[in-house]
Order: sequence, then C-alpha cells, then structure tokens
Amino acid sequence: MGKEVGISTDDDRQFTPGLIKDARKLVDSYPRVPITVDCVIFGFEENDLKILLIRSDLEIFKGEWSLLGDFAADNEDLDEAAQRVLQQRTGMHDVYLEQVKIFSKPDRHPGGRVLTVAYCSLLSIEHIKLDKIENELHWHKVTEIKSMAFDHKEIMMECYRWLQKRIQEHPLGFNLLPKKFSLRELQNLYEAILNVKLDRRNFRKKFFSMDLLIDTGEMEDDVPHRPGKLYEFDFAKYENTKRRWTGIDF
Amino acid sequence: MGKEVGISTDDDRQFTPGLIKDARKLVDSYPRVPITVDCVIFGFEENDLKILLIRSDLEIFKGEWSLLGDFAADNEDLDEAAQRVLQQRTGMHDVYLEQVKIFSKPDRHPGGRVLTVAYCSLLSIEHIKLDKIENELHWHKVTEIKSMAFDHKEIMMECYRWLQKRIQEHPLGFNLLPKKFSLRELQNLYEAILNVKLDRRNFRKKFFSMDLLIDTGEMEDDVPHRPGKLYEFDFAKYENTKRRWTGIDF
DNA sequence: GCAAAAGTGTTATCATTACACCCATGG
DNA sequence: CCATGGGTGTAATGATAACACTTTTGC
Repeated sequence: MGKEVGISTDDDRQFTPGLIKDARKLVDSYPRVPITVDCVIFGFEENDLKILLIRSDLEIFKGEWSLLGDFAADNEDLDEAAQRVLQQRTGMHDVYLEQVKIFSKPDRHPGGRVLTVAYCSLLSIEHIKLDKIENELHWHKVTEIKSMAFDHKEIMMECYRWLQKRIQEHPLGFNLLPKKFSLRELQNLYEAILNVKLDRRNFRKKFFSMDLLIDTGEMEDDVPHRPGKLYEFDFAKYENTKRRWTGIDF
Repeated sequence: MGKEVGISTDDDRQFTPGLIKDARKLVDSYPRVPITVDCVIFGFEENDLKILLIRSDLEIFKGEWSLLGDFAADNEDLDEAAQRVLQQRTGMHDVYLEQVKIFSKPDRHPGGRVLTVAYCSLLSIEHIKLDKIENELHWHKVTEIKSMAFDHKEIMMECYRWLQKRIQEHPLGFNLLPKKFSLRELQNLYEAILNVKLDRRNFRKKFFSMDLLIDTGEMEDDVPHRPGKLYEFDFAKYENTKRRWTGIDF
C-alpha cells in the first residue's frame, strides 16, 4: 500500500486529473430533502410504560396521535434539534436522548418526501410539568396505542424494541424512575418494559451483586404495607467499572 | 383517555380550529438539505478485517481515502440508495447491509451542510471482482487506516464498533467468509474483529453446541498442515430457532 | 521426521433458576 | 388480626474458562 500511495500522490500533484475544486458547487448540485426529527419520549407511571404524544395538526390525520417532532433548522445538528423539541414540549433539558434510526420511505409523509430521524428519550414523569397543554399533549400507555399519524406507529415500535434491548445491556431504566426508588419499582419497570415476570429474589440478588445501588437510608412512605428501602443508582461507579464483554451468543 | 378522545374529536369536527389542510404546502415550507449515503464495506482476507475505499475526488481532500457514497436521488429510499452504491461499485446486489447512524454535524462537509447516513455492509472478498478500478478502489486493513476524507474515519470507527457488538449477537460473520469455511477461519474472523485471542477448544465447543454448522464432508485443500473440515452455516435453521433473551447485564 | 495446525474431554468456577417462610406496616 | 408486599438463602442446573496430548498432512 505504501508504494501505491507514493506513486499516485506524486502523479496527482502534477496533473490533478479529475479533482473537484469547488466543493460548494458540487454540494449545490445535490438534490435536497426536508428532514425532521421525531422524539419517542418514554415515561413510567403507575407501573405502565408510557409515551408522550400530541394530536396531529394535519387535517388528513385528524384525531390521530403523533410523535413530537419538528423539522431540522438550517445548520442545526440533529441531536440538537431533538433536544430542542424536547425542551420546547416538556421544558426539560439535558435529558437522556439517543438517535435510533432514520426513516426514509418516499411516501411516509402525505405532503411529499420528508425524511425523519427517530430519537428515543427517557424521562422521569413525576419531574415534569407539562405546562404546554397544546394539542392535548399527554402520556399514553404504550400497550394501548392503536394507530398513529404518518408512520409513527412503526417508529414507536422500533424505538420500543430498541428500548427493550438497550435496557438489558445498559442502565437506562434509572432515567425513567425518580432519583430514589424502591427495588419493587425497579422490578416493575423491567417487567413492564420487557413484558415478562421476573423472580423477585433473583432480581434483587442480581442488582445487589452489581453493587451499583446506593442505600439512601430512607424508606418508602404512604404505602399500605411494609415500606421498602429507597436506593439511588451509582452512575459514577458504573462509568468506572463497565466491562468489556466478549461472548458469542445467538 | 376514552372520554378526552370523544370530546375533542367532536369539537374538532365542528370547528377544525387550527388543522392544516395542505400538507404539501407545509412540507414546502421546510428547509431542505442534501443527504448522502456512505457505505462501510467490510471484508475479510488473509486474517485481516478490511474495508473498501476509494480516493476522494475533492481537491481539498487530495490523497485522502474516502468511503463509497453518493447522494440520495429524488424519491429514493435510503436503503435502496445504499444498495445502489454497492451495486455500482462492486457489482454485487442483495448484499448484507444495515443502517447504522446518521451523521449531521453542520460542518462535516467542506461544501456546506450535507447529512450522511452510514450503512454497514459485509461481504466475502473472494466472490468479488472489482471491475471498476476507478479512484483506486481497493481493500484496506481496518487497523492501518490513519486518516480519511470528511468525517469518514469517525464513521468507519462507529461502524467498526457496531460490527464488534453485532457479531457477538447475530451470525453476521458468515457473510464475510466463503460459503464453505473451516472452523479456524471462523475463529480467525472473530479474533480479528474483536481483537482478542480465543481458546480454540472452547470456541469449537461453543459453535458445535449451537448446532448451526453443516458438515459439508469436504476438507481444506492446499494447506501446509493437516486439513480441516469445511462447514456451511445453517441460516434456515437459525431463523427458526433464534431465541428471546431476557438477562440483565451491564 | 519435522513443522503446523486439526481434533478432542475434563474439571473448576460462576451465573442462573426455582422455590417458601417470616417480618413490618397500615387499616 | 389481617392483608400486603418487604426481606432473605439454598440447592440444582447450565454456561464458561482453563488447560495438553494425539493425529494428519505437506515439505
């Protein structure tokens, strides 16, 4: 390879056979498309996984629910666009947010070709005041959503599957819970998201053996049974100890 | 929720307060950006993970290597655009291809804002005739690539990490090998991609216990040592038996 | 016959599963 | 005192990791 590099670089310097000088002109010749971001915002409340939706404001989707989205502004990074949408709708910033997938079917939008990038966000419902009650913004149980505007049902399902997988590999769940939570709440969260029943003792053993839960010394309050301890997740310790995994499994 | 739906739908039907009738007009008001696809095409040859690159044809990146990309044509689904790029450059179609991530930093392209969607592709090098030797199209060892045009190094590394993770969870590796392969080749592949040494006996045990390798009855040929058996991967059986995994691990 | 890699089993350790009783609280 | 869920341990099973010698081929 070294040899090829040498030769061709020397040749090119003399003749620059077909090199393009004006990058801007090149880019100007590309077709352009509108691009939006859509946020799938998950929350957890009363043992149900929920998602934040508004009514679509398109006549053609009248009555249908829609993800929170907006087009990307000029020169706006898409991650920032997604953060902006979240901020505008929920007042939250610095929220857990991750890019999931771009959806590009040419006919996915009735107004013409629009690409959209799906972002997944997790937030603790109780911390949020939905001060903007525009378009009936509110939480819906994931399991009860029947149809949505555009291809938003498909986008939501893709993000839901993404969440199911991610939560088993990374400590995302804590973003959905209050800062202090009981082990029962944590288990309910996993059971709701994964749609399985888990053994309570094994679940506790698993989490305690990770040694990433900090006992706050506080207890649950206002529960009609023996109160449980409240824990915090030790994000700092997790960052320092996360391990490299090599195991073939399929 | 049922109640709210009923009320607001009724109201809307009467007044349609702010509903947008002309979706096309709405979309026309969105800003538009050029969008490209870039293919990170992995191959495996002589125990090295390789990637297919060309010379950048931009003056500003003279001498630098570039991923294979092209802008998305009007009304072209991005998955199809990526397939098209692959087809045009390698002559292959129906190749393993998966969307990885969209890159959207406003300054990632010197000619102005261009978004790009990274696609990861895996193919068996020996099956390919690179009939188009334009722009010095050829294979490079992943470990030896120092710098690239645009943000392509970052894109490549993102796809490499993606591959390292995916190959442990899904039988992607077989796309990088010839149809018939020895267990040693398979292990070399895993070792090259994951950058680890694996125990030969445990590796064999693991794969045999999956019971997804078909003994072809054939043997290696032209090797300067005892020849190994050749196997095929049983894709059909895999599709029928892949299992649902529930294990919390982070 | 020598070099090089193929092929092959056992043991120890660790993680996962299944499972049942007493305890603390609110009502 | 009753209902509800909190809190706890053990035994069986299955997966993973470590480790060495014999066999087959080309040269």
